[in-house]
Amino acid sequence: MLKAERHKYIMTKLIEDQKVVTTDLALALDLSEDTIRRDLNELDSKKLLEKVYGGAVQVKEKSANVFDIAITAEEQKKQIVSKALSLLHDDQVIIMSGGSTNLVFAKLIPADLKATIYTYSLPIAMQLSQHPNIDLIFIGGKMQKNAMVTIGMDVIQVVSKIKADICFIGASSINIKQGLTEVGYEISIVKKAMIEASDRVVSMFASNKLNTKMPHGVCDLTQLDTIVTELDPEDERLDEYRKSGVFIL
Amino acid sequence: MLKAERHKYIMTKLIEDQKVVTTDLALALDLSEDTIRRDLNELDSKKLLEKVYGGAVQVKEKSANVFDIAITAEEQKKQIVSKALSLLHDDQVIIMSGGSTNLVFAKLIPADLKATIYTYSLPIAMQLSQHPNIDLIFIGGKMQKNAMVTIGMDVIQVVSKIKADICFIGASSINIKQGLTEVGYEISIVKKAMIEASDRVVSMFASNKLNTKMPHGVCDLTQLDTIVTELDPEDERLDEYRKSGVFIL
DNA sequence: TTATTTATTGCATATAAATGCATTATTTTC
DNA sequence: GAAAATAATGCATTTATATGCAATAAATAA
Repeated sequence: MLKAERHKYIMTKLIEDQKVVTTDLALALDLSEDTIRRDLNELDSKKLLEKVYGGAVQVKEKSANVFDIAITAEEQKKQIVSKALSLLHDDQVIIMSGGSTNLVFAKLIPADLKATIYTYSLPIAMQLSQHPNIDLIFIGGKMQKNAMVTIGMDVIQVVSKIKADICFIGASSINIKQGLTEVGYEISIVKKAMIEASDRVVSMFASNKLNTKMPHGVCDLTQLDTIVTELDPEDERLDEYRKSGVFIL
Repeated sequence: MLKAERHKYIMTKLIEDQKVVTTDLALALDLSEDTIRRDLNELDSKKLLEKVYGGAVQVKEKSANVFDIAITAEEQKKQIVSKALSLLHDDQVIIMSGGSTNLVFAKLIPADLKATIYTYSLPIAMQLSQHPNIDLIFIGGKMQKNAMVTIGMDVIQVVSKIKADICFIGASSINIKQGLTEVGYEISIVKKAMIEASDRVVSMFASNKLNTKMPHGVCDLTQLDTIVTELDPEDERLDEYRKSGVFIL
């Protein structure tokens, strides 16, 4: 009996019974339990089933819920963005780009802050729509699906008319020479417009983004007012950035 | 019996009865209470339930998550909106208003439909952003927070320039004399613009919205092309609506 | 074809997990 | 506060798993 046949048998059996037991399969297929276990491990690593002690069960369906956004290293991001909370004041006009760091930031904005926030990120807008005192303006346009942000001329047009006190820009990559750079061209354009429209430009990111580069330039370091990472502002990895004149929080 | 099965049993039982009792489970599953306790502790540490003295109870709703939108009577809504799926065709330009019925509709749009959809509802945009073949355009503006939709002149301006094949309008209330009516003035204006912009106007709602009234008029029945409820199209409760010439699905 | 490599399988062994029991600690109830 | 119920802990036993090894089968190269 070929391995492929066995795997098929196992998967059929699994659907039938919601589970398979190693010893039963060994008996039914007249093979050693070792082989069955190896099969189960293989199927498990292909995510076709879930190996458990004594056998295997069906993979529980991935919540399939569009609305729960996974944030990697959320704790680290909380640590970063909480430093930036001091930059917020009542009556500011704020622009926020997308990105999970900014999303974490949005969650932590104090409930009593009264401000106007422009954003073009769906998750951030969802988050801020729960905020009692924020005037929230969503910048419409064509959706870029994976990032859940709007892009394109519509966005640029709106952004370029805003007179903002401060903007928070997520960063794909940053380095000394090229400054902020982005994976996508469209996003880079929008961010340029954001910077143009804001008195103060803040970028928050984890230190692993330092000294990396993406294809599309956004701005050089001199155009950034403040950067925020999880590092101590005096950390030597930030030395060169400090020299460039950007304020490090 | 595999541990995974047991855990599943326990969780099912927990949902059924709101609680589980260690001794009962031990009896039902023919295992020592020790094992049950170990199971409960394990599930507790995974935050799937809360261990208490003598057994376990359901973990209290966190629901602090902005992103899980509660949809009441989701099954009924699925039933309604699935009737309307036949109205969808490739290459249509579609406008969708907000509302949980439309959200359910968005979830059910077939993955292979190629169309352009305009919406001003955050949850609907989130949902559709998962769709591989939909060109999605979000209509920006000031957010009305509780409804998670944009409103105002910005929205009207964009909507009035769309040439749509079909629009799907959620309904607060509908009756024979006043037609569609809305709670909020702003929303009513936006819906008027949607109707103006669309060749075909569809409204989906549960039958309990029939013969009710809200302060702000949207349109009369003659402007609606199709209405969809959970009722049989021949149901007598729809008699008067049928006479008005609207198509009932 | 033959020689060589690569996969598959079963077995032996060491390790790990699960379970129940006895004992002790803790919590609840009265 | 005392009695009863429930939990936690260590330990022994059973069962399942991983791993290296050898035998065999299958695929590949020469």
